[in-house]
Formats: sequence, C-alpha cells, structure tokens
Amino acid sequence: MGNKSIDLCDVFCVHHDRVDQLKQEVPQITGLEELFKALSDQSRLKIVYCLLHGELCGCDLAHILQITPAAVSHHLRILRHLQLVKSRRDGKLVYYSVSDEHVQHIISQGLVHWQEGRTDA
Amino acid sequence: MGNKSIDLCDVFCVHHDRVDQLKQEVPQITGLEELFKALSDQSRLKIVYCLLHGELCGCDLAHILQITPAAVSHHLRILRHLQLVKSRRDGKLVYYSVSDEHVQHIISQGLVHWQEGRTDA
DNA sequence: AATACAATTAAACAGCTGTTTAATCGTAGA
DNA sequence: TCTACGATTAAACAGCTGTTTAATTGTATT
Repeated sequence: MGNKSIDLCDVFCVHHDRVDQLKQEVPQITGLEELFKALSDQSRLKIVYCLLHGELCGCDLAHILQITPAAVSHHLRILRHLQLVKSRRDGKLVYYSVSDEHVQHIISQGLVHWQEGRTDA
Repeated sequence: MGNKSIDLCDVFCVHHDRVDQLKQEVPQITGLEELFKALSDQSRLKIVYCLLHGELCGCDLAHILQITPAAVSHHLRILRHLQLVKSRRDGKLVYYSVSDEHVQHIISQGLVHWQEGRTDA
C-alpha cells in the first residue's frame, strides 16, 4: 500500500467546482472506514450477529465460530475498541454484548441491501 | 489465514441451547461481510461518499482522492460488483453514481455511530 | 496454597489487499 | 486512418490481517 504523492494528468476533467469542493470536504470522513473494517471480517460479523440476540461468553463464541478462544479474544478487542461491543466479568467468565442500538441498525441496513442483491440473482 | 478444523476445549461452556441454535443460524449471513469489506477502505468509502452528492467521472475521482486512475478503476470494479455503484458511458468519459438509496442508509447509520463515538471523547 | 479453567497477550506466518507502472481497449476528433 | 485521452487490465510488490500455538493473567474451588 504505497503512499507517494502523485502528479495526476495535469488537466482537471469535467467538474472543476465540485472536485475542488469535495477535495476539501472528503477528509472529514477519514476514520469512518475503521468502523466498516471492523465488520468486514466473517468471524467478527458473526460475533456481532450472535450478540444481537443477547450476551454470550467467549467460550460460547469460540464454539459457535469454530475458532480458538485466542482468535475470539483478538476480534473482541477490535470490536470493543470501536465501541461496537462491551463486556462484563462474572466470575471466571466474561460476557460480551452489543454496545448500543446503532449496531443493530448498521447490520440491518447491510442485510437489507445484501439480501436484495441475493433475490435479484 | 489458516483454516484448519479445530477441536475446541471438549466441554461446552454455558449456554448449550443457544450455542447449538446459533451454530445452525449463523452461516446464513456468510457473505454479508463482503458488503462491509467494500466500504472498509478509505479510498472506496470516499468514492461512495462523493457519489452520494451526484455522479462523477473517473478522472474527477482520481483528482479528489489523489490516486491514479488505475487505482480508482480497481476500486470501482469492486463497488460495482457489490452493486453499490453503477456506471454509464458518455463519449470518452464514464460516469459513476450510487446504485440505490440503501447505500445512503448504510453510510448514514455508520456516520451516526462513528460521530457519536467522536463526541464522547 | 494449589489446581483448574476461561481469557488475554505475544510471536510467527500464510494469505490477502491497495497501490503503482506499463500495456491495452474504447471513443471521438483531425 | 491516425492521434489523443480516459478507462481498464495485468503484473508486481510492500504492508496488513486473521489464525494458531504457547505463555501468562485472573478468578474460583478444593
């Protein structure tokens, strides 16, 4: 993922004004991609999906996803960092749950678009 | 990203019933992660954001994002494949735009959660 | 204290991904 | 037909990511 600065074809194309404005405006959403990146992995997405139905402990999740507890822990750290998931300890177990209702909305909107694409095919 | 099948700690943890049910249910969303993966890159997310405000040609996008037209083309192929973006040719130019209103909703929900996290800090 | 077990962390590694460069395709104008 | 230029594709490569194994931490029970 190189990151040099580039001299692009010296001529602006068509929409000078909009290009200039968007060039200023677009850095405002820098960082938002992290949120979607957190949901872009099959294991993490399934974890969130499971937690939408109620809290679960790490060992349960490992069984459901058929991956090691270490991998689950790694994913949960990412999800917690993005404030998509929260945790509480109960004895030896740690229970995980979805942070707020936004998470449900994001997944729902994704499902709507995705399932529509499926039925079209 | 190894993918061996794993014998997990032979004992089920806490919620046998829910684990069994989710183990059956969770494969249904296999593939949904591709949608979020398409939005998990800064360049692609910015492309979609720009197109929410109206159609643009590839050269405009290259200028806005400061990457080569080849990179833009590569990203647009991914976005088109996920039916997030559509294209139309007009002479030498190809104009890109957002496929449907779902895309707006997905980005909006993401922004709501993301900006809330920002203001909390 | 000592043991057991879930959770976390660190290290290592294979596979994936975003970018550039260079070559090719498609369309329009001279 | 030739030229120009935007768009696309292919190849190559550096950096990132998800997984496992092994070691460590935290908590409860004996």
